[in-house]
Amino acid sequence: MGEERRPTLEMVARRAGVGRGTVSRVINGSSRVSPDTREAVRAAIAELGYVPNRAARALVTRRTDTVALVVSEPEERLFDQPFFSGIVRGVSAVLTDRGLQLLLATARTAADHERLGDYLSGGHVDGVLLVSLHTDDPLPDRLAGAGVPVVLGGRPLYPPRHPVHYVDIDNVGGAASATRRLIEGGRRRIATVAGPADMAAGQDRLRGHREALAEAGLPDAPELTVHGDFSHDGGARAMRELLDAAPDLDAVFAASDDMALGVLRTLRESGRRVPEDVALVGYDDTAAAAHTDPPLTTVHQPTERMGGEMARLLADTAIAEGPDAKPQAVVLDTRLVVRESG
Amino acid sequence: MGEERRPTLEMVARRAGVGRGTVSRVINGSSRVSPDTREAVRAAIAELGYVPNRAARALVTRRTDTVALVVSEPEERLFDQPFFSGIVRGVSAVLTDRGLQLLLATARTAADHERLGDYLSGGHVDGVLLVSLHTDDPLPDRLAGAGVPVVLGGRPLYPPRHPVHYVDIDNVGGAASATRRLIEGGRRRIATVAGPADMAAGQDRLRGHREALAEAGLPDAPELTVHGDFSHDGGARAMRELLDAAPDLDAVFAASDDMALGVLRTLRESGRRVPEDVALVGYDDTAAAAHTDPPLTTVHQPTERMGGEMARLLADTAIAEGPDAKPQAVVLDTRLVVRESG
DNA sequence: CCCCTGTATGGGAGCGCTCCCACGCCGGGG
DNA sequence: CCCCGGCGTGGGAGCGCTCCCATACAGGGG
Repeated sequence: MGEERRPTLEMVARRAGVGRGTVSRVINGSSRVSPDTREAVRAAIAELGYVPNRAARALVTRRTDTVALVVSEPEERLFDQPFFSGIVRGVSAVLTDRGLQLLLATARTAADHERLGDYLSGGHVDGVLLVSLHTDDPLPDRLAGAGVPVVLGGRPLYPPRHPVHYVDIDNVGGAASATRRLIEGGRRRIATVAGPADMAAGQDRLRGHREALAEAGLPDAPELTVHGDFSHDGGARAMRELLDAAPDLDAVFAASDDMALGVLRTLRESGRRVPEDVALVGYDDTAAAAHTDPPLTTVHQPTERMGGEMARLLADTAIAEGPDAKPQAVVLDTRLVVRESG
Repeated sequence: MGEERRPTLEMVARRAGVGRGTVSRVINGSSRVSPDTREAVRAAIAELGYVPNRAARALVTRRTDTVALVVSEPEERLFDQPFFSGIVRGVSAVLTDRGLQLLLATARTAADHERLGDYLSGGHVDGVLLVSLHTDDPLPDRLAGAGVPVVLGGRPLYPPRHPVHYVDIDNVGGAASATRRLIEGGRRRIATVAGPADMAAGQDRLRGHREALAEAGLPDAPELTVHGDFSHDGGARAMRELLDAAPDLDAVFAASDDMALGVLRTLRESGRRVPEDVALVGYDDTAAAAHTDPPLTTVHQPTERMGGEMARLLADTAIAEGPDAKPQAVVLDTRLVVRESG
């Protein structure tokens, strides 16, 4: 029942014996205020426990100081992965730093998606971070078209109608480094369990793999490439196909650690030793990778930095400079984590 | 630059040839409006692409329609776990349904924590969902003290000064079912790798384990209990201790799947077969559990439902009824997932 | 000694909405 | 036929803030 109201700027002003404008100036540090006045206002704020009302401020400034992180991938696929958690961590840190809030939005059904689009175009957020790994997501274009500042996590799969800022991880380079490692280990019949062809990450990792092969003058035999769905079981299945088509393979590059685990299982079931008979390199550097038997050599992705860069790009460029800012692409490097599997 | 302003309620009113009040009534469906008028207003809204301004509404209603999800655990520990992702999913779904927004807040440093407390007490959100697994977190009491509606995920470890709503998963029952399974399998020297003693989940799972033991008339030998930190390596370490102190044990209940993986590794290193020599049951039902060798018997937690219940409790009780609502506790059941390890 | 410039400050206007009071109109009962 | 009640509606007030114009005062130059 207390029903006591929070103190307002007006009350602070009266208490400090100044005008509202002055208090506002002190809070926003904008224009010059004499030291004495400033102190008096500060004291009044402290005594009253005053906290500015965001809604009131937003109403006049037309800025909400809120940024949405939209995960439009079926979350089942994304949330559990360190990929997502790293991004949240990085985003969160930078945003906090800038005094911005993080609104987390997920859309499962198409209706959700529709509503989310309306909402985000409605001016309720200052900008949107979009982690949308699939090609057919209409949200980026829709938001960009509505003039909402957007930064993508991961490169756009097709050239979008409205050019956008994005932050990506160098999947091509990362995959190349994985395959190169296999080549340097003396392997010659190197297979790959690639990711889904409709995801940029899947495409790029396959390309990196092929580049490394070409670099070494190794043929890119079609029977040595199978597509998986980034899952454990998908990896196991793909490996079985691979083994059927090319029983003499001596190495595998799996485009995700989850798939690598499936590969490992199938390999073991087939009686092959890792890395003696078949060397294996994964991708993602998940927690599990360090604990497999043998421990998995894999490619580490700077997910937290990715989140940080996304937030930075959004706040400092997309929002600050508006729709006329030149679209920027930030691409982050990976790091090969050498363990025992390959 | 376009700089075109979004349509306002006033513009809708003019276009529909009615007063602002009427438009507001149509939007909020509150009071009665004649069908004709309603249709006219709807049409005007559609034509203009009008979206209500949340800030303006919040200013007058003093509600923000925003709920914060606070993860005050070091995220390293929490984010990667399906536990967290399930909660987010459940929370998100219910909130969307209620027209509420999800503000995700994480606090790493003590300063963050302090600031977060100020922020959340400042009336910027209508309520707070708190997933804070540690005992020494001052946030719940602080917020409850400030009159902010709060729902905890996980039971409060100590009786809080301000009684709070919470949603918990039946850790005691879940652990008991795990240990009971071991007992029914004919095991008699059943060890446990317990969780941290300063977490409610850790305590409760240990208690459940002991209850099952007592139920079966089995002694609770001190050398059969070791505490781990919920991590893989922690589990491996704990298992080594256990093996030193009680080499004759014939079963292990690990209070988390991550720890169970470590246990599994140590067991294999010691030359013991699972489940022939030592049966093993884990807890959490992580993705990895299905793919270990042998596949891990474990306890599934309804994390998504937990998130949903938290959101529901917050929206329908804590916020709706205010601080005088009788504190409610919702406890959800677990499900034993029987695979091959025990 | 006055004017002009610049700095510090007060406070009106107004952001877009909801709340609520007041008003017009209708029909039924007296 | 008049009055009263109630429904449907219009619009003033005001939420708490920022913006900006106006004002006040202090100095320095003419």
